[in-house]
Amino acid sequence: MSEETKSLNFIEHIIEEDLVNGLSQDKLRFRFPPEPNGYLHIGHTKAIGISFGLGLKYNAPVNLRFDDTNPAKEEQEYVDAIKKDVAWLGYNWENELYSSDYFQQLYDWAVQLIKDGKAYVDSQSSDAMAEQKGTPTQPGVDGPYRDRSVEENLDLFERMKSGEFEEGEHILRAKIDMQHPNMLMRDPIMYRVLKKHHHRTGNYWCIYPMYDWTHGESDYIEQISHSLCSLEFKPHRELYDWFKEHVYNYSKKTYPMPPKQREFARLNLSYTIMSKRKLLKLVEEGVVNGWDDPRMPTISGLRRRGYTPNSIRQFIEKVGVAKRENVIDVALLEFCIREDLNKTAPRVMAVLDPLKVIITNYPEDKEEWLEAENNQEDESAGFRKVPFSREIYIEKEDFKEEASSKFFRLKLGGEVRLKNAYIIKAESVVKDASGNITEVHCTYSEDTDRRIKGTLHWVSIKHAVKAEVREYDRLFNDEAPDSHQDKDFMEFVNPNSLKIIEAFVEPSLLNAKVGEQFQFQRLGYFNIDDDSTSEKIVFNKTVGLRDSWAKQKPKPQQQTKPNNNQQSQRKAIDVIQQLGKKYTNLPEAKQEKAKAEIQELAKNVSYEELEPLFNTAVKKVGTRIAVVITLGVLLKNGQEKNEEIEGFISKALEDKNELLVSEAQFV
RNA sequence: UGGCCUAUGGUGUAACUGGCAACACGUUGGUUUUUGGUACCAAAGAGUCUAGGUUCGAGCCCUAGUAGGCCAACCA
Repeated sequence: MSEETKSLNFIEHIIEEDLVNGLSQDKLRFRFPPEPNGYLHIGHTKAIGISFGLGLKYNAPVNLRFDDTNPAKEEQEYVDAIKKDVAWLGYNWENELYSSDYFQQLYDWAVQLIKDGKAYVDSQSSDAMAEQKGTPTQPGVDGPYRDRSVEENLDLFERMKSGEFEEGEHILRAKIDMQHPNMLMRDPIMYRVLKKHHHRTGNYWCIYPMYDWTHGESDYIEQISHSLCSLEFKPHRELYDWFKEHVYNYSKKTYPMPPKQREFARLNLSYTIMSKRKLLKLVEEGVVNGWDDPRMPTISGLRRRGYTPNSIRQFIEKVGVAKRENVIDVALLEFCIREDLNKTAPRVMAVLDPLKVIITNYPEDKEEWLEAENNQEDESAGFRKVPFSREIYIEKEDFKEEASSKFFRLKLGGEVRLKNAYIIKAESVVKDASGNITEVHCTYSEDTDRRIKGTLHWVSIKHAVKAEVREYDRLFNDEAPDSHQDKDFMEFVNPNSLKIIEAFVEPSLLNAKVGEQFQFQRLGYFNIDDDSTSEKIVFNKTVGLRDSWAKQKPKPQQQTKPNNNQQSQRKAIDVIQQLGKKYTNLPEAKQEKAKAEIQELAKNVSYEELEPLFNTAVKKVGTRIAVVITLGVLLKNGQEKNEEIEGFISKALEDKNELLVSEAQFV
């Protein structure tokens, strides 16, 4: 029982502190409050993971509450999709709830606020109200209806409710402070007239409550202890608390616990976007084939792509929770799905880019069913049979006529192991008129116990099953496509994000069902898409295997160039600073070397460049040493001592660090 | 003419009451391997945005800057 003392995130710290301060653990209660107006994406998963994760950690209930206060945008379809996604992720909610369940209670409280002079009916146009509201930098002014009598307000509000007025004629506002520095406190709207059919309350209501009024009080009614949301709601907290405190006075007996809102930074993923509006645009413009297109960062898209609930939950745990803007490397998500599938996905063989291999010494009519291990990571996975015959396909890139010894694959005269089968040797090639290799002729050997460096996957041509493979690349070519002020995110759409391949797979896959996941050996993880039919199997590539061979080639070109550029562009003084930074950590021999380097670089440094560094923080001893060394060179080359130099040297001589002192003594 | 939030390796997150800046991904090298996968081992990479201050000692406390983000829907 290694009780790992895992470090807590800031929300867990807050909860722990509340617990220490007397909050009973059985009072802990959380909620996930989506608006049913669209599909959930990976960003929502963070919010889901935080609240449901806390529920699991503290054994506390978590409600799924639909924030359905805007009948113009919300639909049952989205409710169903959201429930499906949350359940698929593996979370169990305590209660399925709706803000609309609280409309009556909310209304009653609103009436009480009116009676207490804390809310009033405004009857201006939205333009007029917007004008009075001011701007973030300018205070607002009071509107003409702000001091209506309680009786008039009550009457108007009652008539708003009963449908006497049209949309836009009247609204109910909280009476707070039009000059408040927080714009949300400038008499926020609580109710508007909306003569729309609501997916749950039908046509009963002609007025609907706004988010700020509804959300906090829904938390309160459900006695949520910690109401967690993303950072952009931070300014709302002040209003959340205002409403909460007033309503608490009316209902503290029924609802004793006022909830606490806390905010965390939302998730951003590199090479994709997270805005519902922009995701919708991709769907509408046909850039992708719907919300569940495997390239989409939606939960439904990831599910179709082959991501598992477990992998996504792992991912959310790894990204952590904090309050600063972040962009998570999509490589982390890929790591999580590989880690999961590595343990669970059966291995099979498939060739995506075939090259015909004829094994000349293998009898023409012979076929063998060889035993293959399904998953070496999972002993219970067992074995299956794969057919072998004289003619097989291998991957085109697994053969070269000539190659260096670093190429572990098949080359003329070379040997390679066929996974689960024999060792073959390439004897000759057949080419077409334009010189492309069309066949490789090999001989095989049944002695398979020898040590052979390379192992290839293959499929027997005679037994191969044709399948469609959809290979995906990132949807955008830019790391943060919607973070450019001057460019629209659509400019970064990757035109080659989908590649459709006609592949050959081993016959055992004929029995596979939609959704099943496999590792195509040496290639990656693939799952069977919903589009599969009895005639045609369609695979999605979930993610490739890590490929340290593919990495080797482009590297030398890509790396040397920028390096050269950097070095030629970098100023000597910058390099000196960097060397200085590490100076004190170096062993003596290397210090000598670094010192020589600094002295060399110092020849190209002007006094003007050096002087600012005299102010280097005392604790950055290494940098100061480098500065002393550089200064020594400048002095030797004719720089005259001045006040600044004297001051710097004498300060160095007084330092605790012996190295610095001894260097300073030289100059 | 504002208010609020944030700042730690390339990325993300830690560091309890102030005490050797840690973990994960990524990168590089190695061992094992019938997947150039996995597993395992190792390395490089941060004086914690800047400048002051308090302290024996500051990523953490104080002051002043700088940079980035959020706030003007009858949306949530």
